Amino acid sequence: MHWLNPDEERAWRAFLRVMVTVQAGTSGDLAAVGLSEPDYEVLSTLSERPGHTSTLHAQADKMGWSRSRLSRHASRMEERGLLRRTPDPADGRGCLLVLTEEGLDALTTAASAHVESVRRHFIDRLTPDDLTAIEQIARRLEDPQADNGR
Amino acid sequence: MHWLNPDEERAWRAFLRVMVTVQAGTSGDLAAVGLSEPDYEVLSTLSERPGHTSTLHAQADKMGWSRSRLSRHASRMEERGLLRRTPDPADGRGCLLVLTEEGLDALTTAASAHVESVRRHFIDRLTPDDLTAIEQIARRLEDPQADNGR
DNA sequence: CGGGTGTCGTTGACATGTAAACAATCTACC
DNA sequence: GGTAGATTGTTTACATGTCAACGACACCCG
Repeated sequence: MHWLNPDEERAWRAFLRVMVTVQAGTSGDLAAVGLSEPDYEVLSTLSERPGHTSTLHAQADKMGWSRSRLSRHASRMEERGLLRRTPDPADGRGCLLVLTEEGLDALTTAASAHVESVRRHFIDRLTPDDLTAIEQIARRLEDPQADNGR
Repeated sequence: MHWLNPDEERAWRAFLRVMVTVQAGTSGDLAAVGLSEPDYEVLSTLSERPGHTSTLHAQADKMGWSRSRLSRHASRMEERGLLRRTPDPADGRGCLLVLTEEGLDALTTAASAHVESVRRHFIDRLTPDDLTAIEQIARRLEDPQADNGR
């Protein structure tokens, strides 16, 4: 068995802590404007669609969520008036998720607070070199080939 | 309002994706040996205590969990035989969490699989420079002072 | 056309987290 | 010593996610 050496151990632990810290920061700031991170994710990806509309299935796909999860979350957001369900004219099984006025307003408000939050907790604390390093690290960690040789 | 420029945007999105990807990788591998990440966290931090024992409150503190969460999780782990509750001789309100033989075995088995998993999903994909960069980035992101001047 | 097969969104059963309230107990201070 | 206030672990109520099963519909192919 090949354990982690001290450098590796520190880097791994640092990585774990950072995930928790940054997540807590941005999600706390979003909560202050009345949205959860999943809420924000739904609103912002939906707002990027033509007509602020998408099939539940397509939307779930784009966000990497299960249809089940999005269906439940959409119901909660519908109750809050952030979006609406409409029957899909192109597919009798499907439904369309449509952003409401209220949902768009909520997003607009939240967006600027969120960008500020991301700056405060993340961007502004890092140098341009750090940002470049993060992209490189991400490329390596996401490479689907990289875990072949074992 | 000061939006993110393209470099910043890419770095932020990369960071978000990486959190999901690595988390999914290691937690999937842990599941294959019958533990969740929270399970592993409890087992490993508890095993570091003298006598493999700690009060619920101290343990929760050390892990950054609420007592409520740990109480619930400990109950589930107790049902599975991974740990045991004992009245705390030093505090009539409290209880001690004690790792069982079975819990220690589970940890021992899981630990080597987990290290291998961390290597495969994280360490082995990165250069020593990347690891150093991660530590530096973590220091900056965790600095409690850094969000003062705004 | 007309079935077999697959996909869509929803739902039931459950797992796991949070926040707040609670009883039991400790602690500090007079 | 005795009491006011904290702290401990649990619990209740709820929020949110998973997985599997489901009915309704679409689609392909003979």
